[in-house]
Amino acid sequence: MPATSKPLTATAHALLGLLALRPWTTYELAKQVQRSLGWFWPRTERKLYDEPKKLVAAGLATATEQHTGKRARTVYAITPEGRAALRAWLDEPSAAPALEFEAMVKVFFADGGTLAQLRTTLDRTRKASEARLAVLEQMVEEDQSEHYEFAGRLAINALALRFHLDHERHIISWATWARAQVETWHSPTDAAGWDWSAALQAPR
Amino acid sequence: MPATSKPLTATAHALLGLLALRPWTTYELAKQVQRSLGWFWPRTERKLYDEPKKLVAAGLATATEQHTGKRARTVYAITPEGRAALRAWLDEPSAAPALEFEAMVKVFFADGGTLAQLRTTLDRTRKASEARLAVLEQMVEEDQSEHYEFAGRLAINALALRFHLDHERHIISWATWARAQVETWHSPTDAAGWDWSAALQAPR
DNA sequence: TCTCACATACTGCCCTTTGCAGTATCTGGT
DNA sequence: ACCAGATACTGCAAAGGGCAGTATGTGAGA
Repeated sequence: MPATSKPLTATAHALLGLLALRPWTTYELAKQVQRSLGWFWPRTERKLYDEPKKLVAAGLATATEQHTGKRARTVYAITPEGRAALRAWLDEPSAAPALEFEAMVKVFFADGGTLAQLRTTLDRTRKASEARLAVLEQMVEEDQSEHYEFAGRLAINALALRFHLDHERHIISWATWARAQVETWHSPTDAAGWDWSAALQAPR
Repeated sequence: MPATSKPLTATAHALLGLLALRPWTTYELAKQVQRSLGWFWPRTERKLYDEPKKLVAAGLATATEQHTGKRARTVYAITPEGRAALRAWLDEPSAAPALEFEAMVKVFFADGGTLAQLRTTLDRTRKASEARLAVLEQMVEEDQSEHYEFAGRLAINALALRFHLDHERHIISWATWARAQVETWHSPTDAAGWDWSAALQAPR
């Protein structure tokens, strides 16, 4: 086991976290990431096929080849060194949360286009967020139904889920509010006496 | 001007949006992105030196070399084609907002470590978010003071600013709430009878 | 006047990550 | 028997991040 080469990325540690729960095939890992981890650490499926190999190279996981007929698949499992690395990583300070919000870029540069475009952007933002909220609420129901695979994790799972539910609700309520504000505007640069200053005051 | 090569990225269009306001040197662009755009479209300074070159290659911007003594600098300005491209982009559907929240990964895998680690992660999250909120509130004050460079943009600026103020407030209030919840836990997997189910119900 | 910190103005390099296309095999339903 | 959809990957090009390195300009204080 190579003692130290380069510090692993947060992505590597995130996968280590999943492997700490149980062994997974890469395909399962990809599905699981999409379902849970993806809400706060989104990564493409492609990445999830490369990353575990690095964990194995670092001695933090093992890879076992299995077969379904003549189709091979790789099952990854965490090692004691992997658990130690995960535990150590939990002490590290985290990067600040980063939000990529393309629709907000379009709102911010709305003066490069029309009021109709701004309104459409806000409407689409609300609708898309409502769809994601529905998915999250489905997950709440699934947690409620007894047979959840990782019963001991229901509490910490609830902490995270709670954040994301409110996060989507916040986007929806902002988009709804903003849509109402721009209703009376004359153009993206002429808010027709709208009190933007007051809009920045009320904390709720 | 090459009619169409490849569709430009959201990053390219975001810079086009800034150039639509006025010409900028790359250095100014980098500072401005850090101040405003960076909150919802974070990009490293490095990228901002490469990207405008592509805009010039696509005929959407012009580059003018200037000199301060013997030190050169490049000033970028938008072209009519650039304004048209920006206008057209405002019609496109946007990618879903993506949140990268490393601290949440640590919360989610808290059962790989200790309760003390979980508490520390939550405390740090709250403190860091409070610091960012203070920066945003400073920006509100600056907007309030008359001499803002882009007076016509105050309204759309307020829409965006309002979102981010509440976004940080949401993180702070979540971290504070979660910290209080874990106070009575026995371990990351033993919530000592804590009602995680109820925690997922109350919409506020 | 000199100096030194800080601001301005970039480039190179390597790694991470994305997006998309391509190649197989296996399973279940009609 | 067929076929859609799930499983299980790899290759490649481009976007993006992090960090080090190289200059020059400016202003404040000694």
